[in-house]
Amino acid sequence: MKGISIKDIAKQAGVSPTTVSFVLNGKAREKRISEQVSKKILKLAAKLKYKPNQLARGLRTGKTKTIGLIVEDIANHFFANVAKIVEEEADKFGYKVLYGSTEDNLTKARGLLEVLEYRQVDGYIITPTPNLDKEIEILKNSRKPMVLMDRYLPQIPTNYVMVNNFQGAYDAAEYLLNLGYRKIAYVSTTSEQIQMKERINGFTAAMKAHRAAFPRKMIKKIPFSATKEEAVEQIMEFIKGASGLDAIFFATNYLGVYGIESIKDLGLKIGEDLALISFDDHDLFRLHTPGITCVAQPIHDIAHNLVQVLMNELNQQQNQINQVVLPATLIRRESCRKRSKVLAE
Amino acid sequence: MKGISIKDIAKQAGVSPTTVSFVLNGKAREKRISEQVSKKILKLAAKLKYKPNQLARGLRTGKTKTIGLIVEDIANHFFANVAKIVEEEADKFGYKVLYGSTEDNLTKARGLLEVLEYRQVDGYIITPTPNLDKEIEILKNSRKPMVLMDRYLPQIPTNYVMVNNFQGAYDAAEYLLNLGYRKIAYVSTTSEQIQMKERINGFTAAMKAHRAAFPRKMIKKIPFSATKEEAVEQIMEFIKGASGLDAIFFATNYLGVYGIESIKDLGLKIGEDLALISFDDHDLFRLHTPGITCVAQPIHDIAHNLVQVLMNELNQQQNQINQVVLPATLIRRESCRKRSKVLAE
DNA sequence: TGTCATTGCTAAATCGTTTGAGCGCATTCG
DNA sequence: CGAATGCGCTCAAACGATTTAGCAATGACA
Repeated sequence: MKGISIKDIAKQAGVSPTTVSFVLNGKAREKRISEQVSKKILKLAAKLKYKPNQLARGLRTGKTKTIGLIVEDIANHFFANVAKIVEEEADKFGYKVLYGSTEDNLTKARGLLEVLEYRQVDGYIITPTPNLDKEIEILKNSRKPMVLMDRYLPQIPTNYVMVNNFQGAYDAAEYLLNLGYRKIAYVSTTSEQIQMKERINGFTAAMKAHRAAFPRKMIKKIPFSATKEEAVEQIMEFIKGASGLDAIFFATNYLGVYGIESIKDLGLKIGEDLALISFDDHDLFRLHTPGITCVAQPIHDIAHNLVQVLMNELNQQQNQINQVVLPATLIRRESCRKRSKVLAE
Repeated sequence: MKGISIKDIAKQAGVSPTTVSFVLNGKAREKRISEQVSKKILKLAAKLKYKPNQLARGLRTGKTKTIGLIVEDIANHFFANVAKIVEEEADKFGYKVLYGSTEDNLTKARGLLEVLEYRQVDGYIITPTPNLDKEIEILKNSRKPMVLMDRYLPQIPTNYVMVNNFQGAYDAAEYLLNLGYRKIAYVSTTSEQIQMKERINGFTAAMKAHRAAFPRKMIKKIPFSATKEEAVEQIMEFIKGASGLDAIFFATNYLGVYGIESIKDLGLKIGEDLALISFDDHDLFRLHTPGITCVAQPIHDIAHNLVQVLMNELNQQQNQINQVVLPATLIRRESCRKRSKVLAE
């Protein structure tokens, strides 16, 4: 019924458990175990389908070969895709993934960290919530392998892997300007998190570089807590109030989705009456008619790098900090067009 | 640096580790530990922030408080959402979740099962791939707590939690007929899996019950391996070839998505020229204009029941089999309308 | 012949927890 | 008074692996 252990192999092979352990861990040479004995053990192990008990091994070695993945919401397109690749990549190194969603809620994040510690995960991939600084600091000081994703904490130097938010937003703004749009609005959340700051900074920088007007009133912030209906309502009001608006940038994909709805509800045509561009790709953007132009995150690269950085930390005790910033890609679809009229003016 | 153990508490409290263990496991009464000692230990544990080492505990008890979740694709909307709720529900019982995606690939599924066994998970939630029968049988015979999702293996009586595919498809067909549609097509995959069979059976049953014509040529199967472009192309050809078609049912959400594209590419208007209804909800269906009518799975209920059934198995050795079939819900949107013209004929 | 190195393996401790058996003492019963 | 019972706790084994220290046998060498 229960699994076979190293002892069973030892008994059948007529050697000690120690010898079996050495052979099975590839230390036969090093530990001077004879070829004959080695082969016999290997054969037996294969025959009996021996699987080392990870608990026992972990207890002794202090390693569980498990990493904790803390995301904002595993049901979200971006995080779900990252989770998938992270699992695949971790698997290549023999690691398994325990996951959890914070909902961007500090208390939930703390709970997850506690449980993961409790479970002795070897390393962490964390999407920090606001005010998680203290916990991250503790983790860092206890030298736990860790890498942040999607955002980082400016006060604490840590490993992280992120998209280049500044560049992504910069490119979007520049793209709109090159197409001839002039009255451009920026819709964001009230969140003060670093990735949001960098997006607006990038956007502003592009506007400035092109000497385009970008007054405060062209920036609209929607509270994170707003329901879909409230958000759509607020965006509609904003658009109505902004006379002459010809393009609008949404700082996250869910805002972009609300934006689509708002513009439709106003009876305006996306791409004709009003250009739309959003940060983050989304199924909907791809399949919508017209397609929605967006700034896409390199999901595969992000996940790949997350695991890579974590494995570096796990395998050597290098104290070097890895901060990977990956380029965002502008995906051109039909929601932004060349404004020949304006250019001709 | 390393965590504090039961021994540390014992030492500080001046008692044996055994006593500490009893108290911390709530067996103080049962094991006749005095109030004083109990309190002292509890206080110390709290003060030292003692966290039992799950590895050691697991090694001793044979329980890891971990469940394995095998889905088809964690990045898929349906599975990602199930994964989220499963995590939340499992957490309530003190369980953590290890996940993996099969891509509906037998070899990958086998690999996942092996790794999860290796990791001594206490129970399994499995989305079986085709031909996984043998492995499921083995798991069942070894009395591992297990529950299948999304589909089941008709040859092997096991626990499962599923949506009522028959009823969902039946309702969809009936709805279309009631709206006045008559020439209705069914687009599915070539997959022979049970959930697909039940959908077409339900659909066919409704057509028969209403004495509606439903010839073979109104059924189109798209190979699972087809790329998006190939699938769209095939669907377009099919629609062009089916003269007088007035409604079309897609048996999965990704087919529905392809369907939207196909219909658009043909220059037809969804809901006006051709009604569309799909199995499974999708962000896109909700946000599309017109909204796409669909048969939605009760994701929350499914996940909740999965965990519930698994916990039953884990906590008692009842041999009773739990097979939960949950109702699908028809979500009416604008892609199907009342066909007054036809009704007036 | 005695010393020393090498070879090929093993004994036993260890990781942190749980748990069945049991110990010493005080009280109660016959 | 001796035996039985209850109380409050402890001993030590066990889970299954890893790892340090070391042992017996053999051969080389002076």
